[in-house]
Amino acid sequence: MAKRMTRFAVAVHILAILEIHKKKRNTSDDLAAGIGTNSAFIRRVTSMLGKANLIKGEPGVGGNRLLKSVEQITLFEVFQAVQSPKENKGFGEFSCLSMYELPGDEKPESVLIHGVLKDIFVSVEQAIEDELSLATIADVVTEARRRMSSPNYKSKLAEIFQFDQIGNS
Amino acid sequence: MAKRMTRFAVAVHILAILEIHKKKRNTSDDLAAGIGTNSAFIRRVTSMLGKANLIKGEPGVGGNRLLKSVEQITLFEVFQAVQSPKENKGFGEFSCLSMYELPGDEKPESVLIHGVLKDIFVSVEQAIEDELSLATIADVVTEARRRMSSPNYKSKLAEIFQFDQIGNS
DNA sequence: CAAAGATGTAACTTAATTGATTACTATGGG
DNA sequence: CCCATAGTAATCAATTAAGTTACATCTTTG
Repeated sequence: MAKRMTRFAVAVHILAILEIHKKKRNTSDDLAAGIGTNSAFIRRVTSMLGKANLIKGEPGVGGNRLLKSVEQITLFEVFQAVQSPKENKGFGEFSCLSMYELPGDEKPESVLIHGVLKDIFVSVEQAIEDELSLATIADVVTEARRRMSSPNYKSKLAEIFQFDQIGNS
Repeated sequence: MAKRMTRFAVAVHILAILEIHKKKRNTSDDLAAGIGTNSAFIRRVTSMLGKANLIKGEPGVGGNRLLKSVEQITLFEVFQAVQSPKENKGFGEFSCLSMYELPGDEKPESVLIHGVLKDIFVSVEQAIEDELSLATIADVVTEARRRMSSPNYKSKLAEIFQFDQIGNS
């Protein structure tokens, strides 16, 4: 249990499924079964995506649907949507890395190095943002479909599942 | 307590101090006092840096010294040195983001999306690696020294410490 | 040789994060 | 009305990271 920050990956998966199965209802139970988690966690993620105006859940009737076309949803938008509320440490939008906190009676050189480090962290976060802004959910779906129709799809799939392929020629 | 992953920032700070004060002994107590943590944690970090052949501690005599010139130590090397041993999830060198794990009886489409996501994570990790490979410890020290000698250094320092500057003209 | 002071390291504790679990309310269709 | 489902909150459990304590080992020094 409790692996770190799977929300982003789960969120992208959800959005891709909503596009691929846009005709279906896609309840949180459906999504949970496909991804391998529980429906309450799915609802927590869809709730965050809903607050970012990316999707809309349908209470009563059930299911979730996209509010924007997948070409317009970058992975960075998704990333931001599922961040912890106070992930802003004061020097950047979010952070995988974390700064230490100076004690308060430190030497000036400590403050200077600390400041330089904060700026480095901002640049790393910018690099992540740039990379995640390059692709959209549409790209994810397109690539998944491409792999699906690839001639060696079945053998790749078998490899992933670690089936024994000897003798299957 | 227990902020997440401050080891990298602390490691860079340590290496910068070792360069700036290369004439001093730089015991773990000295370093801990300047950074605002405890000496046991410092020793845990210096131990990791030692295993990466970046520094060498001196048992008995005390202190730590650099084994390479700071121009040759990139921030990515430092980053790798302080990673948790089994931070390799199988799809990249390290990871800030984490993949979920498929249950095993999932639909092919789940496997495909999961695979696309893994590749995206690799590209994000590559972007982080590239960004961290751009700068060395020497750059950090140089920038800190530049700020130290900057004419408005004192006012900036005061700003950081949140001193009341009104009336100080 | 013994004392002092430091590193290296291990065990344990504490704090924080995150997903899992459970439970409840509200909503809308049959 | 009844039922399935979204939305949400509270609680639990697992994991991780830093703090704390302790101790063996290694040099220098008296």
